[in-house]
Amino acid sequence: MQPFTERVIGIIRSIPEGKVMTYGQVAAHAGSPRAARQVVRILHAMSAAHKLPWHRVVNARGEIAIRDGDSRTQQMLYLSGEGVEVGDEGAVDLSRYGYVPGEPEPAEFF
DNA sequence: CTCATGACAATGA
DNA sequence: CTCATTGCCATGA
Repeated sequence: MQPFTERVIGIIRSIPEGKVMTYGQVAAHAGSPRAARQVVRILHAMSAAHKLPWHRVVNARGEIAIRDGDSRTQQMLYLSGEGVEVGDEGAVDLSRYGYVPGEPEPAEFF
């Protein structure tokens, strides 16, 4: 199987609850920092088959990438249900919920 | 090989 | 804000 797809799938599967990753990060960890589009494709194509938490994958700004459709609302609901604060525009705080593989949880902020 | 497709990213108007 | 453009790259026909 293509390392790319599997890699991406594995990475996405490893995203813990209450955390989100950007397409660029996933692509970078998969081996191609500029392959954010492929991440998108893979997600769309394999999310159902592989039960991927696609809702934990957002665009570079930490916002929901979907422009329109039920999926957008679903993603917001999923995230909020996992403890992620989602804004009205589907924006999350990457500095708080951004998942960085290998990095431990940051200490208390205050 | 080419061509088309993307739930993107960055930039510019 | 939206829209257009360009860059980017894997995947499938």
